[in-house]
Amino acid sequence: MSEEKSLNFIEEIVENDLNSGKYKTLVTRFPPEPNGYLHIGHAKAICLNFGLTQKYGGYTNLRFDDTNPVTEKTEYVNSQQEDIKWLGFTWKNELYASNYFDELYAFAVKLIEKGLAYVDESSADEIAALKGTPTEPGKDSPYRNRSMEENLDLFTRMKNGEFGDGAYTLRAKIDMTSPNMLMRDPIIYRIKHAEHHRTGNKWCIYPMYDFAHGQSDSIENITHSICTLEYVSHRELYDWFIEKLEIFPSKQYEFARLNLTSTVMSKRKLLQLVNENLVNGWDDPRMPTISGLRRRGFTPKSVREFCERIGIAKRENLIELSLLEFCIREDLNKSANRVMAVLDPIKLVITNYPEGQSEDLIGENNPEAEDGGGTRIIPFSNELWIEREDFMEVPAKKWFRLAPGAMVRLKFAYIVKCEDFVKDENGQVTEIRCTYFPDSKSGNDTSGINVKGTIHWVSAAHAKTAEIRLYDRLFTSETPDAEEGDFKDYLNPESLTVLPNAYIEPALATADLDSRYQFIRKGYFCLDKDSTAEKLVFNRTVTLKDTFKKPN
RNA sequence: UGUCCGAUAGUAUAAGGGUAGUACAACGGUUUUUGGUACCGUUUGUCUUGGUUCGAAUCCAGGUCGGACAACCA
Repeated sequence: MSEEKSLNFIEEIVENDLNSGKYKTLVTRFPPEPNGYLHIGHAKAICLNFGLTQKYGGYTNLRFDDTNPVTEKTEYVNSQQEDIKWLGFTWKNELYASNYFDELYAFAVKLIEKGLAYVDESSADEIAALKGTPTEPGKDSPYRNRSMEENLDLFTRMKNGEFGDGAYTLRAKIDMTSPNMLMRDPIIYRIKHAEHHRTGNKWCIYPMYDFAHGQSDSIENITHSICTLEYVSHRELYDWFIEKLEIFPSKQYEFARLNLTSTVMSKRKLLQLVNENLVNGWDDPRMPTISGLRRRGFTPKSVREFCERIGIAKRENLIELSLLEFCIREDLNKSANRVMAVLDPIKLVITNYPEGQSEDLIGENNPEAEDGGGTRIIPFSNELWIEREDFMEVPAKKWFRLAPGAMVRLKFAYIVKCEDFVKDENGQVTEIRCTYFPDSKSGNDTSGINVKGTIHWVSAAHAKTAEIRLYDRLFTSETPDAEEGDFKDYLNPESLTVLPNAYIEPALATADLDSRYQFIRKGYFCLDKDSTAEKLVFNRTVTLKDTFKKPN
């Protein structure tokens, strides 16, 4: 009966390392550069790193990879922390690569002393020219064989700010003919007279990624340093530095990053969407950012579930958006209270219900909850708003909704029969006239009438109005990255539809930012932060699954 | 014309020499006061050619296809 869940390849490595006694404690890290907002791809890495130590014990550090002062900001540090916390994870230590600048500097000196690094004064172009190409070996720099003393002196002066940006670099002395471009004497320190968001102006030289990441891992005794596939070729360098520096041997493992259909994930492109006002900021509900998903109404649980379901492997992948939608529906179906809202209203008048009279009906909040999720009061009267699309003047085959002579149940209320309808001079239906069956009241229906359709409604006299924002996929192409031309040419012009005057049931007036609702038959919605006391704004998180085949 | 990584239904992901399984999607049905949910069912797969073996998705070799690598970015 062992329903053993299969392990992904990283879990296998971890289990082996733990079982063999190679490590006593598992230590991982999540290492974002604070130069942008976190997105769903980062969520995959977060769930992996934190999930591993939750499962196997040990702990996970949050380490900001802040070695490039010109792109990094405290604003991003803060948002990234907020997003990780929102996802439900707690880091052991909050750390910064910039904490290690002194140690990193000492590592560089050690390398120079071992004859394994040298100061180069070639320009960027000159370095590039000698670098070779993936298919041709590179050539040694004319400055490659300086004496150790000279290297030490120059590096000290680099640190002391004697030179301008780009005048000198410190390079590891490896092999200019290596088939791995990264081993061709990579630059490990560069001069940047720039203020750092944490170290201020203390430094004017900053280590490169390859001379900071592995060393930081090592300083923190990270056992499994997990990153994405584009770092595979960095692993050789990662190991080389650890070996030459004789420091704790962290090991790097790579998995395939997440790609999602109908969106883009690269920071550069997301930044472009924000900067060019093609979306309304990093937390625009159409963005794949964690803050965007949060504002859209996704729950942390649903995002974690998604990350669990997509799996971890080494092959390039493109996950269908429908899986993400499934995960949020699955969660909200169980947790979101059902309410009624009419998005595209048309008036329905009940001719045999006394004008001016109203009654309070009882609505079950959530049929998926054990106790029905409690109940609420829903006012009913002779004039209601219903959804325009729930009426067809000439009904299609298998039409369960309203049409001349047809009967439907009004959810939580009575069965009504369409007796007549009114059109304006343009032929637009403006009003539907019905009679109701007083003995068909929900809960004590003695009418014996059976109807196929149930529709939602709001009492016109009691309704509140709200703005409702409907979101659709951001791009019309499933693979905007792969299309010809600019990815922005494939933006979906209908990714946002604003309905300024929808009608909502009065109980919704007390909605707060943490509540999630199912608008019956219309989807899952949450209150947007743009809401004010006078104007409520709701975001559609996702539609309900719709298996109804639209008649044409 | 290099080095490295990869290839299992439409999309992902298992099976680690012994029945190709699961999820999402799609399609059909039952239930239903949400055309929702739940439940049941159907369709669809091992890149290719050889080799090893009683037996290969799995091991080996060649090929094909896809991806990564020439930032003083991470």
